[in-house]
Amino acid sequence: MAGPLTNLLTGLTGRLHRAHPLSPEEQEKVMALPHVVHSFEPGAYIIREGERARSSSVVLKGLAYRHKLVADGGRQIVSIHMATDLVDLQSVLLDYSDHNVQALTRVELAMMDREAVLDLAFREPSIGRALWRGTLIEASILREWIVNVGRRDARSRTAHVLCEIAVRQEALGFGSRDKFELPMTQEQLGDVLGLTPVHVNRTLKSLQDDGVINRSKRSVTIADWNHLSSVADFTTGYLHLDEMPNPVESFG
Amino acid sequence: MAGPLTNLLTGLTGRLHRAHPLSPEEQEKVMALPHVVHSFEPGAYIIREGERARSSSVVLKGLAYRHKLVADGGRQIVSIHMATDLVDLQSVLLDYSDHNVQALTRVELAMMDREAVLDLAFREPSIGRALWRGTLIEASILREWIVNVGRRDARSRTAHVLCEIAVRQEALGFGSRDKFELPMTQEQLGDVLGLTPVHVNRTLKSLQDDGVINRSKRSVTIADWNHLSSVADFTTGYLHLDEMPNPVESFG
DNA sequence: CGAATCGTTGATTCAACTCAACGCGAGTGG
DNA sequence: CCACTCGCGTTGAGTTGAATCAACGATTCG
Repeated sequence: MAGPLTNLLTGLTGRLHRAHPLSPEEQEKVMALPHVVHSFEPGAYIIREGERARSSSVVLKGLAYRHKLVADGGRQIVSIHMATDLVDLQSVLLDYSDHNVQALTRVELAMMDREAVLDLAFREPSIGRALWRGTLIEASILREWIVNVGRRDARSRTAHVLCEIAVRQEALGFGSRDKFELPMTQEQLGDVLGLTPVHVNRTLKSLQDDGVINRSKRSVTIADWNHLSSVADFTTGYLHLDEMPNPVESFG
Repeated sequence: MAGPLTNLLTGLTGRLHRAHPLSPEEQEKVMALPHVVHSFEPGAYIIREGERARSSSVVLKGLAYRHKLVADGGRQIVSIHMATDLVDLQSVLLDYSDHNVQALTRVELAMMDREAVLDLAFREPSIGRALWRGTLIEASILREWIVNVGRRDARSRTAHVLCEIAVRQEALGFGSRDKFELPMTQEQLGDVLGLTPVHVNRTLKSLQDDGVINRSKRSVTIADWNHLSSVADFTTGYLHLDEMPNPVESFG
């Protein structure tokens, strides 16, 4: 039961392998990273702003998000993380967290010692490249989010976030972009979008009334992808998926 | 005239040294990176979205900025770069640029071969750490910008950008945070802030009328730092300057 | 069943946008 | 040397997209 394909870090390994090809030996070394699995209930804080972080975590199951608070009590979510994402790789080289990380759903993390990750990154350049590349892609997504909240109106902005989540889930091999679970309240979506929950509601309703999406409970189906992505002004370039062509290929 | 302290990459070397201490030998290796100096007139494009980039550049003089365009013709500036900043380190590991980089003032860049940078990063782990750390700090700044455009009103948002620029210039050893040059038009500032130029004008004027800042031409003096930073909801944590204590220390 | 949380809708307000005009300084050319 | 232009900054008046305030449904859960 302890073969490589059942290792808890298989997801991370595959993710890194797609970022930069790893030899079987390198893959073994990633999977051999010492880690502890920890589970968080929805809403639980994984890291708080200002805290010292001593570990780096991969999402195994569930969703987590990062956010910052502003003076007037407002909150802005700055990223959403799904399985195989590294939620606090930055703590490998930055001592104090500049933001909060919180569980969106019940989430399971494999928490790895930051020194071990850092050592491996520089002992095995392919692994280092893969990790670094991941942080660069994350920065690219952050740039797109700035554009999204800075220069798109509520309709386009909301559509854009739906497109991104759909494509990222698909790229990770979790089904198709046409249907996905979005286990966020409209208030949380508002904190992603820089909008009030009331306006999120109206915007989603308007997209639904126009036949672009359908919602039931917390699941979204995209009725007309072309329409949605054109409303969203969405293209996949910033996700840098192009060199990650086989989302579900085996790699052992 | 070719001693280490007159090398064009001295600025970069010092910057990396402050990010992660480098031995004199390591510093020599950074300065020995092959590079060509290129100068760009204000408004000239350094990289365009979708382009393949084959080099990584350090700013030697002047200012550059990164931006993306949206469907309706709008533009969002996602970062501003000053001397010693790496403007396209991402191209070391990502093939296609996901954004544009443009000269704000006349700017001089030292353009280094991306393979040489990558090799050095993994041959000398201290240099690799310093570079990687830089990309992580950049990501932290991007997160703060998302918060800024997403959840702060025009007054606070504008004040925040002024604070950031003031502190970054000071941290790089270019004078004090109380007075600095801001060679941007109000239209460009609007593209940083996600506001129209007209509203930028009114917002700056209101800060000036309240005695918080003074402007003349393109230079800004901060009359009341405490007031400005409190309006801005600004703290320096996200810049991760704490481990960069001596902005002008010698390091050769 | 009651309580709590989340989603929905309407009425009103307000921050920022749009449209439009004018001022001002720097450069240019007759 | 002045007149003209051009880009940028400034200001006013009116509009609008999103926020606010408030109420009411729907769903889940103990």
